[in-house]
Amino acid sequence: METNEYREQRLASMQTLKEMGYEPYGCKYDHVDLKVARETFEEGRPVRVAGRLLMIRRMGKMNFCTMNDGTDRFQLIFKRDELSETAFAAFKQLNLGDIIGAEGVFFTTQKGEKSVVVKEWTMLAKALEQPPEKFHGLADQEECYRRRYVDLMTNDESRARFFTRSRLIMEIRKYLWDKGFVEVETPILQDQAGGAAAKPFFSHFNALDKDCVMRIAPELYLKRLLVGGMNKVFELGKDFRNEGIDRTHNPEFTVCEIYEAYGDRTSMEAIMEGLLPHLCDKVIGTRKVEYGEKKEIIDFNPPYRRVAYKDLVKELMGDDWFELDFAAQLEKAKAKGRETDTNLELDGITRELELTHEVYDKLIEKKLMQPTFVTRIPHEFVPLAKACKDDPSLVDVFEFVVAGRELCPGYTEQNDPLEQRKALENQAGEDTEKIDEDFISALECGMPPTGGLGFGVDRLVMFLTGTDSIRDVVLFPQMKTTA
RNA sequence: GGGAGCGUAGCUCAGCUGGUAGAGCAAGUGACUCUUAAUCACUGGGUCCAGGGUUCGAAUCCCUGCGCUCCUACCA
Repeated sequence: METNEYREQRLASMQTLKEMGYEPYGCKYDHVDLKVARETFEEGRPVRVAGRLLMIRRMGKMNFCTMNDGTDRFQLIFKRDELSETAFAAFKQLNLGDIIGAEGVFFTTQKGEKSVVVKEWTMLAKALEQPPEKFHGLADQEECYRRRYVDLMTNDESRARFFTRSRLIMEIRKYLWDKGFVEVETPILQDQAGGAAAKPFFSHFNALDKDCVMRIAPELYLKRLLVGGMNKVFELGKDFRNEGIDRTHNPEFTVCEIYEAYGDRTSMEAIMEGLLPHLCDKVIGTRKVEYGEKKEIIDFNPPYRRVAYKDLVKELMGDDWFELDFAAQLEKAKAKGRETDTNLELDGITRELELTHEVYDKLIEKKLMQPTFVTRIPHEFVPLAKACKDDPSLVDVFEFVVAGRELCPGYTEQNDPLEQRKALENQAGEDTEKIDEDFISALECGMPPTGGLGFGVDRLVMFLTGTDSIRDVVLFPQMKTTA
């Protein structure tokens, strides 16, 4: 057990409190939230509050405390005149971080601070650990992630961000329910990982003595539901991808996948154009959100720009880009790279398609600040998607780009079982056992033409709260174990 | 995966070209009945991330490991 002077002192003060009749760990305490207390403040009215002591300003016979209960901060006053002898003496045993309940009356100080003058108080929980510094709070990022409870109790912005996250998730559900979508749950433990290209986490099912994986996407199960006649469904839950951790990736992350039968890619565009303003209005309070270090304004007012992939390329590289021969394109790309001081990775690129995509990735997508649907994407980049009717070299999908990053793809889903099998076989290569035969079988029962969409909830929260790191919007991000 | 930076008191951080460790907050004692990052006086508090090396001497220089951050690459 870790021991230090603070712990020793607090254990001692706990003992003293016990002797004075103050049980250090109390019980249910009727009270009002400090936020409510502030809103309903009325001079002289009795009130009961409860929370953690953030600051104590001792002045002898009149003492001021700042209490925080997670909803607000509020000042308590402990005056000798107003308290019993025991209650006043016991007050001296309180430490920062202790949780108490206090009963008293509303009072405004000479400086105009709304306060509660305490008449009686009780211990609810003694803190044995010293809380972080009152002014800076807990600033060490690693400690904030590993000991989120300390971060939350001291950093108001952090706590507020997680309340915002929670409300965003509720409003996503509300919006979709209002549009007639039904929320469903599909298996997280699966025999094989499908619906995306990612390495899964492996587990073992003891009773059946078989290995299983944790899902990398719910897609293939949701489509089975469309076959079954659940026409408008969504699932909001976790995916698990056995890959690295960085500023935008946590191995377990929250996704929202949405499918609409008898729809297509454009139905999904309509959903994003409805959902994002809804979230802005209900939760954020503005449709113009600041993002990134440059505080660029992202305007979520619809409609959003729709532009074909090739048109975007032509905008930057010239109308004749697709008529040039490869050597000329290469020269032009290099020149553009120098011009914009961008490091293009051109080694090993031998085909026009690859070169164009490198240009798109490095020079175009990153510059798309405002919400944009990039449509009609080359088939090769999205091999499982359904082709455009008028051009089989393109697929009928969009990539929804915000602030230079892809927020989500949307699809006109492939419902031709023969084409789907061909594409899956192509992707699996020799590893044919990875094909989900039951899924193909479901498609063979007939799946209506469908629009589908899946977005990362964590990343959406990042965009809407102007947060740079996924770890700041996930309560308990994955961390390496310390020795 | 590659590169850079960081790790010092409970917390936030200083610590130069190597000479046995510093501040503020917090804590203890005392003063103070309108403070609000209260103020004032005194006092205590350290595995300088871990392990090795160089040196008479290492928080400081070198190597290895661990963790975090940033950049970059990969990955939807």
